[in-house]
Amino acid sequence: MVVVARDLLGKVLVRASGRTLLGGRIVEAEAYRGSDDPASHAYGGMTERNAVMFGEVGHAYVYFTYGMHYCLNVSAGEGGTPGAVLLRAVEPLMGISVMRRRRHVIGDLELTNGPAKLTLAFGIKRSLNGVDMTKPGRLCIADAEVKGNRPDIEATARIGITRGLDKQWRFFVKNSPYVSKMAKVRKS
DNA sequence: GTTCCGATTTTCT
DNA sequence: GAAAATCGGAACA
Repeated sequence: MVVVARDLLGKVLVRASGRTLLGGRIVEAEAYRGSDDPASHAYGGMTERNAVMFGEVGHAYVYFTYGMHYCLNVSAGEGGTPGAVLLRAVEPLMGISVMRRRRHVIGDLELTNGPAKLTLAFGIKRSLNGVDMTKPGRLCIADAEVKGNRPDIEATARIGITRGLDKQWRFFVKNSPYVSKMAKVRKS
């Protein structure tokens, strides 16, 4: 499942809302597991919220946190074990003007360089929780035509959590300007 | 330039 | 009742 997080980098997140099509290349993601990962929502058993992590692979797990933010995951459990991959940042490809309007920022670099930013830019809300992202629909993951160049991928500890810091399950494209910048500052 | 702190609500103990 | 997979603005150097 940690491997899945790595594989998701470079793929394209596609969001179809009404007649608007939004898309972005995934440049940053984190892996979360189950009972062996204290930082995971699935740690300690299934609840109403994290049920998607225990279900089928490739479904969207959207949750609300910090009173004002959504985060988007892709369920990626294997062999009946719970798991998910948190999408932390994407590189905007389609519908950039729509994202800019939603985010109220000028620079394209800041449209989607964070888990909550990307959900806002893509108009993701809890009604999308549980949708199958392997099939075309309101929300899905498209295979990217990685033009031969294997992106330079780096792994570090995950961000914004208080437990499981020893696991280096955060992956991002090293040379992309679209990854979240608070990464190094976020420590202690 | 970096570091700190508040907002706000869903979910779990 | 407390904590949380965050962000952005304010404060300080």
